[in-house]
Amino acid sequence: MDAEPDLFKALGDATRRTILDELTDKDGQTLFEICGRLTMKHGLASSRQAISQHLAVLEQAGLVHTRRQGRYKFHHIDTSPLRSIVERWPIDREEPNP
Amino acid sequence: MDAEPDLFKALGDATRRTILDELTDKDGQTLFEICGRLTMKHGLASSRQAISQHLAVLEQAGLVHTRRQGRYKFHHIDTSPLRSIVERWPIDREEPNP
DNA sequence: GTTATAGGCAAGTCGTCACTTGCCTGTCAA
DNA sequence: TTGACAGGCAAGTGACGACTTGCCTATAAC
Repeated sequence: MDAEPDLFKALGDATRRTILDELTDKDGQTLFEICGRLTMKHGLASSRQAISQHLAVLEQAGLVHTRRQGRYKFHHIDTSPLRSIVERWPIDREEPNP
Repeated sequence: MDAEPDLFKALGDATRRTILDELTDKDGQTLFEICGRLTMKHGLASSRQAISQHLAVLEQAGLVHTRRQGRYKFHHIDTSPLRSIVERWPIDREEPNP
């Protein structure tokens, strides 16, 4: 019914937010590719299982969609659920020079 | 340095999100006023101390600013920290009729 | 077929967080 | 100044979540 709890839970973890950063940088990565990038670029020594569980949470929140192809599973980011946030609590428009 | 962890932590709790809803509906409420509204409109039987701690988390995230006046403390919502979310992961524009 | 690769499942551990409980401070009215 | 009202502080508890560990399935290369 309401997927927003999953959305905010997904965004609540720093590693998951970094995963979203990496998928923003390069969409459609596999699990191992993401693991490698997190280790290289962010110094995160997370295990494969940990990242796999993070991706499951992101997928349940609708922020990541997956596509199987042979033994590979590609992960694609989908930022559209974020729209519900700014729709729920409207952000005042900045007025630099009125 | 980086206030975003506090931001996402603040948004991670359902009661805190409901508090933001209430402040969106009526800004500048006191602690007891918020407690009453949560009980009445949302059936949340949260104690005063629990709500007080929630407001402290929201304030630390920059989502709520407070203003003391005598023995009252008014709480004001500030949605501008939410902008960093949509700036970090840009939301694709919806194309209804291209 | 055998081996390596890409990923999945499930139980267990440990830390964090929401909430309670109890007591304290400060403001205003009588 | 005494009482009621608005809010704060701090220790303790219980549950959820991140991560590990160990083993299992499936696809592809040799």
